Amino acid sequence: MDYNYSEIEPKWQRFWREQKTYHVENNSAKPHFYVLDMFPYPSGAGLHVGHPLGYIASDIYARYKRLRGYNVLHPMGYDAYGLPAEQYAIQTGQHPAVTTEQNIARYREQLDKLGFSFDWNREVRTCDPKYYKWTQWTFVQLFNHYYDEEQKKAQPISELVKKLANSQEPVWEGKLWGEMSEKEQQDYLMNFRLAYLADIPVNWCAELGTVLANDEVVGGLSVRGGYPVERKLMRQWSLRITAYAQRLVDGLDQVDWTDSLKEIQRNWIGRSEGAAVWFPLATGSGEQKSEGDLRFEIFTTRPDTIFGVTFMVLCPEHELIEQITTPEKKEEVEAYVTWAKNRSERERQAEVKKVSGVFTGAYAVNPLTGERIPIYVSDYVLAGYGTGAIMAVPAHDSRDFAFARHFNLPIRQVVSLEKDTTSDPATWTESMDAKTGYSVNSGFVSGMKVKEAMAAVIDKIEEMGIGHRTVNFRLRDAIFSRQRYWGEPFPIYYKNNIPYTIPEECLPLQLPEVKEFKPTATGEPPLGHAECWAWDEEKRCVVSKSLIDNKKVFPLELSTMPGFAGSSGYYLRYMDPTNDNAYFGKEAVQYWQNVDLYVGGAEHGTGHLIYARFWNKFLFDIGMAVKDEPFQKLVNQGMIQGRSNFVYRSKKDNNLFISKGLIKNMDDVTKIHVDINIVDNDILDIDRFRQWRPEFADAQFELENDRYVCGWEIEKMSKSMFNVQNPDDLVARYGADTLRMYEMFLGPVEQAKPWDTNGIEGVHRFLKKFWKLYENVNPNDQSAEQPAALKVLHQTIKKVTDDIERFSFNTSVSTFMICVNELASQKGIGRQVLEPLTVLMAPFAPHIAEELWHQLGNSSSVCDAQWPQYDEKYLVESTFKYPVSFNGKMRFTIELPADCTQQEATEAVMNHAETPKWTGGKEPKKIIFVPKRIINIVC
RNA sequence: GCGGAUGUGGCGUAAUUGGUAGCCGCGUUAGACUUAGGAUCUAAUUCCUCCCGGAGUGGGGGUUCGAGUCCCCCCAUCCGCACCA
Repeated sequence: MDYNYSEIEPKWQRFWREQKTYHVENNSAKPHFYVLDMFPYPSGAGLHVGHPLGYIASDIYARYKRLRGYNVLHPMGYDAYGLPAEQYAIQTGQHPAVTTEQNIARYREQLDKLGFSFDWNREVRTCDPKYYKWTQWTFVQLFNHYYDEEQKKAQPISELVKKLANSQEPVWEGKLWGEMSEKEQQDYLMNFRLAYLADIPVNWCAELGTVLANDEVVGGLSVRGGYPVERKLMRQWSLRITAYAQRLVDGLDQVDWTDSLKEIQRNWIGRSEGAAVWFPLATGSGEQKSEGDLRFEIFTTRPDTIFGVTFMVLCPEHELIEQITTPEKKEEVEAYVTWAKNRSERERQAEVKKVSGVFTGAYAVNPLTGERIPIYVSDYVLAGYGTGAIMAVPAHDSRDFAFARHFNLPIRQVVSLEKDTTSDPATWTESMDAKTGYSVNSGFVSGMKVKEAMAAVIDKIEEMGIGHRTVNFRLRDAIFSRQRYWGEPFPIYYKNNIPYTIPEECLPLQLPEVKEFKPTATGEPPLGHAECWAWDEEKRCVVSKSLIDNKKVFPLELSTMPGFAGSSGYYLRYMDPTNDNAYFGKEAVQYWQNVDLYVGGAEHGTGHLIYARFWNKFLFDIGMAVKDEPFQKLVNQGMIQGRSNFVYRSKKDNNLFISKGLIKNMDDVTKIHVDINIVDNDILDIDRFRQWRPEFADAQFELENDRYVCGWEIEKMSKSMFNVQNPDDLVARYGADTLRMYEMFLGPVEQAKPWDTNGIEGVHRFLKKFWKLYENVNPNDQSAEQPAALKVLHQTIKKVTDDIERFSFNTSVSTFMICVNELASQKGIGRQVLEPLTVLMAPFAPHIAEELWHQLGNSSSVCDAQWPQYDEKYLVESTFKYPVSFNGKMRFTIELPADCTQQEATEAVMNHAETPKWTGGKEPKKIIFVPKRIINIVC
């Protein structure tokens, strides 16, 4: 019987489904293990070919862990809210829920064909009200908590209110807490809530009609669609993720992620230590030197250079500008500020090198030297970082240097590589930014090393009471509102313009139906179209907008939550997906703890993986999650690129296609993308090519060796380049097991690689050979196995076990190939070899393993088998062939007992006939002997 | 600019972590079996070579009896951040 994958694969998929083979319980005497994939966004294009790579790897690991006796949680679900479904809805009028449902069905079909061991009973969908109830619930908790800097954890906002109410200190504008109005109190609390509403500069994308988070904008363009994004001040919901910045940095030390991904997160969080310093404003103009009442705060990472400050710079948004600008400079400054504010983010980023700015006419006083220093406004200082104001040290900061050169401002050296030496900065071509060397021209810190000077200056500043040590983060709060339809509604209504949360027991607040998915005529988000979208505080339910009376019926929030809302806690929900009373039950989370292994793309490094860690830390603080970090080990699968094929059409004859090897000059031909499905190993299927497009129906060919050879290139995988490889096609052609093993064989999982089906035949051939091994075995034959076969088996067990533990699946596949090649040439292979081998193969090629497992006479699933142990006794060799080198150069081999000693080896080598030839008959200086490795003769 | 990674045959890759570089697969070449082959099997396949050997893991240097692997300096490619004070 031949290896008929198309028959056995559906058969066993059905078997697993019926037997509930992958059903997982939340309790077991077995040790627990949680293997998670990043759940996909179900796009209309079907399963992305990059996805199976990670899913196969995690499936192998999950199956392996199961065979090793673990209770393995390996769930799957859908990140079902998102922009594409909504964009599609705007174009076609199709409800996003409908298209999403269709796409999910298609994804499920594709996933099922690959034989994954997901427990589908635990499926979650972010757009399911039963799921997003808990997304909304978490939002309410965030709203009702603040971050206690002393305890370094989230605390109920009621605790803060208690503290404020008991305090004898005025809270706000000289008023005690009790004297403040409800509006004043609520506005004040907004400064502390972990989910808060505030006027903040946002990334506004007019084309998408929504604001975007920082990680959703790259180079001034939206990640989705690539539309321009502008900076705009808007009233938006945000998550105070910055409160957790330090913990997000610290937590990276506890997890088993790659250094590069940890580094990406560290850079994104951007922690920098330095000092905050108050600079007083000089009063009067001209030569007067007295200090005024006004002062402003700057942040610097180089307090040691404070003696080199020659000017100050404020960002164009700085609140002090209006106050300090002198009358004669007013017009100029206003013009500059207006210009800077209207500049789009894209323009600003494109013209980073261009220096611009304006003098305010005002001066500040250097608190350490008493010097008067001019204050400028420039957009190279950003409003969102530090205090939006800097002390400029042109000698030791490249941006200040460029600014100083442009405006002809003095440059003063205060750091030198060598002690007590200086050079004239006028001769410099660039600033000296490095934090090395010694302070010079710097008063009491002169002569100190940079590090010492930093500490000394901060000490001095603190002593003078004009500043302090501080830490700044690049990370910004996460903007949480989207002016879109297809997302979780905020459980928020507005009473007197003050936001209130919907009571927890009334959740979920279901997404209403709307007539249109576009913004309303008045520019409100799509939820503005919803007729039934007001909150009745008394009846505690959603009612018609027409009932709004501002006494008991109030308007509901019109924005929805962003994509990352639903994906930030889904891994916890899998632990207990049907719980209607809690996000997830206490016992469930106590049992599973956190994700042991998370597999997914590194492109989520600054988005999902930060938000999820924040989300988890918050849930940890409020006693829900039991681990501070959600993902213990993380493996990033590499990105899959496309491999495009080309045909070459002659420019002289538009109907003639020339095989690649026959082209003399590339200028004579036009390169045309050709569908990779009609190309096999770069050989074009001519008949199918003629059918492919009407214009190629009677194409003529110049062939080499009777074949048309196509060109190829690595490009982004895209429909327009005809290089999208659909997993279903490959499953139909070779079977899921071949595809699974081939994807692993391609190279290390972590490595980015082009998708290339050349070579899949080799893996398919291997599976056919593997199948054949079982053909002549009588399952009842208990005759003794050949030692050679057992040796191969045990080598394979050892190697494959090691490889899986190291997540090195490409080498496991090679190991299987060697094993099968060797066994194929041997006689006397029976159950004793084939049974363990079947189990070894089960994680990689589950269908064929299951079939053969049953052919060997087993009635239960191979998934319930036990991972075989290797026995050292089959691996030890009685003799070992030592390579003998002479001064490091390999010369000959000598066979010695495996357990031979240095002395025995030395004697054997010295007595060997070849040795004198290389030593010239002389006594060698030294003989290096490494057991089971090498013998080296040194002369 | 800053940070991270990678560089090995025609191609994807491997190398017991400092011990015979090129396993396994693709491709290629030759042969066998076949009416046929895009099936199957066998063999060869890093490069140069006067067939004695020699060179060789991006380039150069170093440590070592011995380096793809460790150290230093370059070069190239990819990724992340980017006026972050």
